[in-house]
Amino acid sequence: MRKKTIEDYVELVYNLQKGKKIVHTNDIASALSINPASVTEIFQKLSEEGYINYEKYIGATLTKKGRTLAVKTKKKHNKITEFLILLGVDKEIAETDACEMEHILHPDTMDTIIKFVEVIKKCEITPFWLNRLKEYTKTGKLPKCPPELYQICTKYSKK
Amino acid sequence: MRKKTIEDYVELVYNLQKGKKIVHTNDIASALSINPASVTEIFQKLSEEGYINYEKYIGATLTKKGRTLAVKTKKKHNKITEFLILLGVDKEIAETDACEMEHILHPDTMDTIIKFVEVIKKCEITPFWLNRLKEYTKTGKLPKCPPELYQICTKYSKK
DNA sequence: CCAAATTTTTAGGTATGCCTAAAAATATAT
DNA sequence: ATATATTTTTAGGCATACCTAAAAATTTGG
Repeated sequence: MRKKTIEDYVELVYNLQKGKKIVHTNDIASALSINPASVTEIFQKLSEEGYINYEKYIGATLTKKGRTLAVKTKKKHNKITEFLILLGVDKEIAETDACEMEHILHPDTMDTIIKFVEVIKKCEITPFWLNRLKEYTKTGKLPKCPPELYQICTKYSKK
Repeated sequence: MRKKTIEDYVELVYNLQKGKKIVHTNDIASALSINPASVTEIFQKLSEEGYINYEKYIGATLTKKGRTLAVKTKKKHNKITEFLILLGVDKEIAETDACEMEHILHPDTMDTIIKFVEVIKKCEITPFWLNRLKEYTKTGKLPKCPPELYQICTKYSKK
């Protein structure tokens, strides 16, 4: 398994903190199937670096810095998931791949993906286009583009 | 830096082996800016697991198993790069992001990306569509879709 | 062909991220 | 209220992926 990043932990603390005030060692340990003792070490590190307020035997809460990072990370995560689902990737797989991708993508790539999703959602001809992608993914065949459509597209592309 | 995988090393050996018979410890060491001693350890591991033929003080060549993995990995790499460039990501950034993505993407996601690239390249209206994406990425504005085009698309989508 | 320079390996060290076992603190139940 | 159960921490261990220094093998130049 990939080494977990600070982002991973902060995001997890954020998710677990929903509705509760404090996240306990054990919450993280069982969420990740690791030993509570390891979480103690992680908490100590996150605390040193200013992402959480941590008190021995009590638990942890995100600092402002931690919450900011968590929210940013979650946003990336959601955008990537949405992107992959739009392309036709299965929801669950999109979710796990997004979880990996969010850590590695260059900000420019991230921006491109965000724009892509927006255009997909705004552009009127996208549904047609996506249908063709699905069709091709399923059958391996791409139906011929209606000639009148092709004509219009080339006309407008030249502008 | 992310932990390097067997795929990384095998792909690198493959690239360095181009035109030479044998890859030396030092080739890898300087390519990755790590110590030659570390490469010795890596070679020992790769050899144990059957990816390279390795002889002390001589160097390494890929086995059939190693070459197969290298080619497969390179193909993934190239497809992802192509995909990102199509979306509008800068060539260099596409390259480095692809290098990370190739290790983590689920095979289904990989397939989807491959199909996507194929459709992008085959579908006659794609250039029009991509123009709009570029336009939107640059200006933040999406020009209104010509009504006649919209009509045709919705007509054909319903089929 | 052999001495010097270069390359590669060996041996041992460091940092990290996890582990287990046991000690310490906290929570619960009668 | 205190004994018992639970949770958390401490202390020490293991594996891995890198490192450095020095030994060993190979290559090169006169």
